[in-house]
Amino acid sequence: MDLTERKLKILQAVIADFIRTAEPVGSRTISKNYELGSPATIRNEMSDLEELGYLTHPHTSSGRVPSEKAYRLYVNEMMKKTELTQEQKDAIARDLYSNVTELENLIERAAHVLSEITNLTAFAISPRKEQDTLRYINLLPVDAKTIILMLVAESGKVSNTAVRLDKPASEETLRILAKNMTYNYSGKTLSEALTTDIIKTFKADAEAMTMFENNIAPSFIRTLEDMLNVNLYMDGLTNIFSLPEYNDIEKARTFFELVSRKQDIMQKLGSRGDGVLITIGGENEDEELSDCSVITASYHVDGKLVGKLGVIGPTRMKYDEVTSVVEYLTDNLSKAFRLTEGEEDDS
Amino acid sequence: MDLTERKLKILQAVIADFIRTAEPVGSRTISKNYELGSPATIRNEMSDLEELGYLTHPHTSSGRVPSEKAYRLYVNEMMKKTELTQEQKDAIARDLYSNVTELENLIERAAHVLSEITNLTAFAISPRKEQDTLRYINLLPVDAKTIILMLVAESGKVSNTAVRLDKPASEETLRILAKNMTYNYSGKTLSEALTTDIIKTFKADAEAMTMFENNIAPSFIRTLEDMLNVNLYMDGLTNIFSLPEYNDIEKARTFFELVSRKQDIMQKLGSRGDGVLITIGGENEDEELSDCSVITASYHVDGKLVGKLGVIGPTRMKYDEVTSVVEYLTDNLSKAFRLTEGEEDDS
DNA sequence: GTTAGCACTCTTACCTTGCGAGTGCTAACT
DNA sequence: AGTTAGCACTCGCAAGGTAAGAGTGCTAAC
Repeated sequence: MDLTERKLKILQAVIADFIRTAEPVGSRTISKNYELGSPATIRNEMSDLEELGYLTHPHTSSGRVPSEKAYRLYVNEMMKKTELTQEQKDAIARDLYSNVTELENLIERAAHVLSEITNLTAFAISPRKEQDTLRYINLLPVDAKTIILMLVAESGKVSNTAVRLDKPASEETLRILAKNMTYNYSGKTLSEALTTDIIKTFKADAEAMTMFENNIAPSFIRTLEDMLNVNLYMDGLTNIFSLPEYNDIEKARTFFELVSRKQDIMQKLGSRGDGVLITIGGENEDEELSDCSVITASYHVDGKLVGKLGVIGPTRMKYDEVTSVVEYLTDNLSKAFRLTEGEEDDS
Repeated sequence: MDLTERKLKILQAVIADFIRTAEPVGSRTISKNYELGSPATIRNEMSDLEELGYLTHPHTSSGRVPSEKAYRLYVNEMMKKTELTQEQKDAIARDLYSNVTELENLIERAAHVLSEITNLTAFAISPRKEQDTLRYINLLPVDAKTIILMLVAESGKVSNTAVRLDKPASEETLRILAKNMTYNYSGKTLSEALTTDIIKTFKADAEAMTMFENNIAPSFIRTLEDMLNVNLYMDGLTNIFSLPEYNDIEKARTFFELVSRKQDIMQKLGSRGDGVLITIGGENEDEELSDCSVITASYHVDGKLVGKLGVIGPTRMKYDEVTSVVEYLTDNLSKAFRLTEGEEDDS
């Protein structure tokens, strides 16, 4: 059923007020602040909206509170994207790029900025590296029985470990090994490399094979896994203490227990779809998130690797504002990664 | 003034009871559970103990609570170190070493185990690397205008970054550069390296100098700082919600805000003395920690580098138990690091 | 020096009460 | 038919009052 224009306006007013104050909104308040008719009229309309499932009543005698259905309608139809002003954009960019040396660092920074602006709990996860391929493998002698295993990926990421050997290895052996490994692994994605067995390619050189098998392979696998690893950055956790909905110690506890299970969070958020995605309360598959809203957006590295950032907060959140910021930040990240992947500019 | 034996026993009883229950302890309770006389007698003694500053009174009509002075006395004189049983030790060791691949990982794991056992907020910080020296510097070509800068420290730690160059560099230039850098930096501590200027050593090779100055030096400095960096791992943050002293939302908030300033925490805890160190309430120089107790202990790497781990909790904590666990864990870490630094064992 | 007894204090839980905000309904108005 | 004023009613919340319980401090007897 289509809502009349006035019903829509009233609904919007209730939502706006409730998002601002966290208090149930009464008919008088709406009547005073908006030109939508007398309290009695508003009451009648509100009653209808309640019947339609857009508003609820905490108790008979208190004002109305928007339902999830209302938020959904708001997000889909009524919310006007608040384009950030140039000053806001500049301020964000300044914050984002200040103090940043490594790209990984930029991701962390994005979470920080996001939480500062939205006053919510923000997170950012680094790109999933499944698509990244190996370019280059190197073995460097350090001392007689220590070498360094070094993997260079197409994306530019470098990872290494010190490996201790059973017995000294000649430079020649190391050279052969590295050459063989590079030959066999380069061009393969990290995950493919994990499942590729190259032992058989050593038939010419028993010594190299033994060394690979006994000393290098374990470190190699570990390093690959490390490169694949996705990092989660969270910031603004304590912001929830400012929210009236978390004034209850049990609520706060539940929230903190949820977000401290980083593995879970990473999986839940990482598996969300691309683009800006808003899930409201019960729309979250996760029981534990059923009274939160989550807004995420994805950024891209090299057009393939995908990372995410977003916020977790109460269903009462400034959807418009948060959406704009999240979008602007992911745009910036994507741009930053494109710059360094390809040609560097001279700024 | 010396306390009589009975006063000591009563004090100990009050402390034990209060640590267990978090409730002010009355004279009847003590009288019933310990053979120390009638309630009235206990009351008189308690009154004396209060005058001496060992006990306080939340209100006229409630039981006694130990003062910080009492905890200090308890920790110094009365607490008997509870040696862990072999089973406990085994269980801890099993937990500690499960799932550990890298040493850095072991530190994180130690914080986890510590928080699980003590039900407090635990932390561990990786060793300060001030004493670590550079062994070896390498520059590896990746493609025409990308190289990898790689630093190897005496401790075995390896760190690297991809460096983009203004213009292509010949292998020869890179070789000269790497050789020169190694010659000038090896043997220097990381901090010394940061303050050493080697530009002048390039007088023979203008090209190498320019490249070092324009492209490599910034990355070099960044990488050094990264190697120096100490990591902080915290675990069991949500444990504080189980403590009655943090049932107040403001208390919880303050605590979380404190521990989320990781830089501060790192500095405060990192600068503590060696060995097992217990600071109680106001003994903490930090205002914000003035109603917490902190127990830390240090572990050693290679006899020089020092890392720390410990717990933060209310002044009412099981000092004996926590001390034992903290000690056992640092012993284990020191041992683990000794093993891998020197000769590997074959387990 | 130790203990029993007792008055007193203070906290806590519980109940009552009154107020304010807000609703729902009815009836009058446009 | 839609809108509005009026009014009784509901409910949550804060304030005040009371009773119970735990514990102390003091006095006097053992």
